[in-house]
Amino acid sequence: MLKIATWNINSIRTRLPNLVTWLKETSPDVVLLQETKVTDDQFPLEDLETLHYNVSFHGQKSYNGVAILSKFPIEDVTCGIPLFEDEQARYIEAVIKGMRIASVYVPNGMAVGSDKYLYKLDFLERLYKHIQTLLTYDEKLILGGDFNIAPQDQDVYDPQEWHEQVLCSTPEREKFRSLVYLGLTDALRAMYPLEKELYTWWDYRAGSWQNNFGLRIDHFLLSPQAADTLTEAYVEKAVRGLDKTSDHAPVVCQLAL
DNA sequence: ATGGTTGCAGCGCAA
Repeated sequence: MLKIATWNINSIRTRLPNLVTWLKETSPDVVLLQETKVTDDQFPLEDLETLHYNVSFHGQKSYNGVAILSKFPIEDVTCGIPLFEDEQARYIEAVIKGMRIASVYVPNGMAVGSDKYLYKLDFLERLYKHIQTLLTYDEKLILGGDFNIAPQDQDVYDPQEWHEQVLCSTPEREKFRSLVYLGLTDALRAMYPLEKELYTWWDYRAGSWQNNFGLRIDHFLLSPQAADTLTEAYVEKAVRGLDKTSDHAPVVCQLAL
């Protein structure tokens, strides 16, 4: 069994004690991180190597940043989406145990129609093209991360309040759906097709956590070869309730290997 | 509540 998690940790330096505790308690084989918010020279590499993780990372100052932790060797690391010139560190891909695994931090988009929103749609288009290429390899592909998209109203605590707002607007949802239509499986939703309160992010503001005002915006997308091995998927919701925690909870997939 | 909170950088910006 292989346990793989994705988690937007919102600063790996601030969250390091939480991350270390969580790694010790849950012992995932592979972890995809987003929003590390640290340059590569300041990445807390040794703290993770002490816990017997191999680590690959792609960071920048203050914002964004992605990483992959693995108990198994990490090969063929690619930083950034190939053929996409992007100053922002939002994508890292590698091969682990013969599986191609990527950690993605899709732009938030700020507001529908803004420059950042257009950048988000462009990023999703570039991601789509790249995944299309990767799928021609017919291998186990695992794309996990913070997509900043709630795919359906079912994934939102108050669909009316969020109607056509950023994270829920039709163009972004179409981009997400186009990825799924390439033949990828939304692992968490596949396991719990009817569950309504399947959230991964709760805003720090306005008592969102206390009121369970959440959205499902962190996802695992699996190629057919990977989806065939899927045995379980879940949100580690309790992590969101800890002190000094990220506004995202980890999502975990278990694969029979 | 056109608010609210957090992280980083350094007193505004991104989320």
